[in-house]
Amino acid sequence: MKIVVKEMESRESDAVSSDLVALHAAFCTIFSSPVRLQIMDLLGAGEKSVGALAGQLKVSMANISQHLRLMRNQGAVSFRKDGKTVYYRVANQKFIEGIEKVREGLIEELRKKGEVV
Amino acid sequence: MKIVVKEMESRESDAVSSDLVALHAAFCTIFSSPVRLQIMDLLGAGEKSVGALAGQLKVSMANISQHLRLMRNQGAVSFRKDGKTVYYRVANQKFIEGIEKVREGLIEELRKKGEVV
DNA sequence: TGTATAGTTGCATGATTCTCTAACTATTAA
DNA sequence: TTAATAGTTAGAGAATCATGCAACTATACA
Repeated sequence: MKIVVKEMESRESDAVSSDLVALHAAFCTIFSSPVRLQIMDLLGAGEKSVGALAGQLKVSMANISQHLRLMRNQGAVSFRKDGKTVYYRVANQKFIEGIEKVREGLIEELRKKGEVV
Repeated sequence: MKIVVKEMESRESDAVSSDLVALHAAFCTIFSSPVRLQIMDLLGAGEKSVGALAGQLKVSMANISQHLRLMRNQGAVSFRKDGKTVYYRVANQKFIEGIEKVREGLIEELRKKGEVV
């Protein structure tokens, strides 16, 4: 099933294709877990093994692996194998840029409300 | 409870404060529903009433209202009242920019896989 | 005052998600 | 071939989420 993406010029309204919306929303569930958000942050700085992620986040390897599967299925990350070790990386740097934009906005809003130092 | 945001210069690692991560992840649940994502898209173009959103998205007003409450609680949107009508708007334009960045990345990846026209 | 309009809220229920434990596969090294 | 390491996967229970329906509030207007 192909997803049709309307270009700006050809859009009759400013609506986004509903297939794309559904996909985009499903994709964003990646960001809705603190563990996965931190995985994205860590991988944004360069590829890392599952064990390294588990160590830095103090979460069991099984749990990290489950999160990574989800992230793989959504196309957020990809990986390569080297011996026993599996290295994961972010599939597209724009995902990191998007996350950071939202975080900036969030911090701006928190500062306005005096809820941030 | 104040959330400490470390500036780049003062970060010992590249880790983000865990309070902020939790908040950020909770915030991103906003984007994980097609209805809410479309609300963000529509509001990104300018403020709209609950009824207008319900009409354009073909979703019941009660349902839109429930989603908007969540979005309000997370600080994603704010509103003003005028007579019987409540107009909602995006709280910070960076939220829209972040959403669009992620969508761009997503479309790039879909194109690579030939899953998009 | 009564009625219509715009929106909000509580509740029920089915669906999804999170995380743990335990068992499994694959690769390396002894 | 055995043991150790790195990672994946299945299953289960608790928690969270989405949505419909019905009841509610608030404002405007006749």
